[in-house]
Amino acid sequence: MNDSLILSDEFYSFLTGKVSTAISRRLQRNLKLGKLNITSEQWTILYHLWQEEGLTQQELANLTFRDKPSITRLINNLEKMSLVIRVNDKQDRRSNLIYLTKEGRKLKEEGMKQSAITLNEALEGLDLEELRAAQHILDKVFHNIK
Amino acid sequence: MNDSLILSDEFYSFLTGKVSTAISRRLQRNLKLGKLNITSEQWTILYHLWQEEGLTQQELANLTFRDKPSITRLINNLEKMSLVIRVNDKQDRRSNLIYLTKEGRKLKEEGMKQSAITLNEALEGLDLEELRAAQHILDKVFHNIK
DNA sequence: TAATTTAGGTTGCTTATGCAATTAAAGAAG
DNA sequence: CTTCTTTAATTGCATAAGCAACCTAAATTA
Repeated sequence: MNDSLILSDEFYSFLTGKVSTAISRRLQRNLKLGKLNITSEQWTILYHLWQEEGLTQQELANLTFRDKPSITRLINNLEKMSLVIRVNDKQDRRSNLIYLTKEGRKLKEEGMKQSAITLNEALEGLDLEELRAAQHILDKVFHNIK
Repeated sequence: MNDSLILSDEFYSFLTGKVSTAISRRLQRNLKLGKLNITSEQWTILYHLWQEEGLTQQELANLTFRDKPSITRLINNLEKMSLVIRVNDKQDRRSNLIYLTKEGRKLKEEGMKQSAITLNEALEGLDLEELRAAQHILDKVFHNIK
């Protein structure tokens, strides 16, 4: 309690979204500059599929820290855009396994490039030591309230 | 570039929203526990008005790092809930000055209490030194890309 | 094996966000 | 003054999120 009072207002507003909003907007902008017609939220889904296909919607929900309805709708849109397909799991018919289409796979290179650019822009001028410290703290905060 | 590659995936997903999403959800939950029927986004507007009334929508946009249409709609909803009122500025008739209603002022105590609880939950177990470091880094990141 | 509980997804409803285009007022330039 | 530009706010359109309720399939257990 006492500690928190000593912190500036800024800290709370950073924690509650200024930084992440700024990053999302920048990523969105960079995706557009790279001619990628996807939202930053769609990017987070594609990112995980670029690492590993055949994830269930529940797995994507856990990985992206979203709820199930959000994933349903993101997948709906990505499916409409012909970037992913749902394949019903024969082993567990409740699950959908999500796969990339050829279209979806083609976006990987540019998508990863633009996110790397975004991260570089965000972290410019910060040294590794600091970043590790920040990550450690965000990690603790996340575990406190997730 | 090299620095960022050394960081774990987690860092990027923290930066892009896991932490702030978790905090918003927790704040939302705590507001509900405190019988406050407002969203966490509405809270951020009220928070600034609790500090100072008569802000313009543009000022609220800057303070909360949102665009003007977002503010227009947040104020619409808060006005419908009879928590704030728009007063047309006589000096500059383009602007609306936003004031709290009695209702809106009454929420201050519980609203501030629940946000303090949320912050304490989030920052539990972290020492002041660490928090200052984290704030410093988030500040730099924000200025890099805002 | 029937009954109950749990888990994966979807749908409905409400709120919020981003971007582009628009209106109206204020300020600046001629 | 009158035109041009900037600024504050609004509207339209599309996407996304949270929560609760629901459906169906799987797992548990009685």
